[in-house]
Amino acid sequence: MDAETVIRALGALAQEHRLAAYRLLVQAGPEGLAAGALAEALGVPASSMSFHLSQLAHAGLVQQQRQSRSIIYSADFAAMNALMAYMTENCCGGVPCTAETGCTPAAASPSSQRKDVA
Amino acid sequence: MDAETVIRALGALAQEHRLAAYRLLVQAGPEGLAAGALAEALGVPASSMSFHLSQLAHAGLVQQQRQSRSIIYSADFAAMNALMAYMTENCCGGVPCTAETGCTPAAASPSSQRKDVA
DNA sequence: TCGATATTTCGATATTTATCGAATCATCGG
DNA sequence: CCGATGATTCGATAAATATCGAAATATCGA
Repeated sequence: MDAETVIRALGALAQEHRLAAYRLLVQAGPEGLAAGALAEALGVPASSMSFHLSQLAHAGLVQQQRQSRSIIYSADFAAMNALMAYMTENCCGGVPCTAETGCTPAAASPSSQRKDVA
Repeated sequence: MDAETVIRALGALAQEHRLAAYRLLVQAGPEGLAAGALAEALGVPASSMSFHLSQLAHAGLVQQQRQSRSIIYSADFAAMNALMAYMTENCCGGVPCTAETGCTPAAASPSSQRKDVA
């Protein structure tokens, strides 16, 4: 995952309506939700919601799939995992990373810590 | 952690120079790095770097502490942990959350899953 | 095919954000 | 106290983003 992709993903989530939409999709799970359902749930005009959903999709955070007249959006969990791994990558430069620093609890996902060691 | 805080944090990280600076701080660990060192490392004017660092600080992602003439910045790992927990909170609405959905690996931190259900 | 429904695209506008030099503030060494 | 160093604040300007109605694009049911 390169920096540009990460920035696009973070930027996509850094907006009231998009963050709320994404969280609804996370909670909805694989089933997903229709664009209209999201718009209504958030009290946002359809055209605005569409704009936001396209941002999330372009960032790879959600997937879309047409189902009759509706377009169902669902969260892409792999993208979020990759995002989190990127943020904490090589935490503390490979040093012990004691509980005191706070970077062990949940941040340092197993997939981090491993790259190089310094 | 409320939505507004999360948005501020995500927005703070969704920028080339700030993301780079934050990652340098994550890798630097508790020792941290001086504002000037970051500016030089990223090839950004001091005033611009200062602007970006204040954004990160205001978002609670980094801490600052004066050391003689320099101001040392360091990453606040707890904030990142909280951020990640928020994103995957109540993943899949409490349903099994099978490996197939991809939300188990590292995303669903132990602290999620718990709030309400559905 | 026609009308209704679901969503997206377009265009115009308002807001927010990023950039950087110059000026200011704080600290140190002598 | 003074000059030098490290950092931030202040302007002004440029660029990116959010908003929303109207129009366009699919899909369905009859």
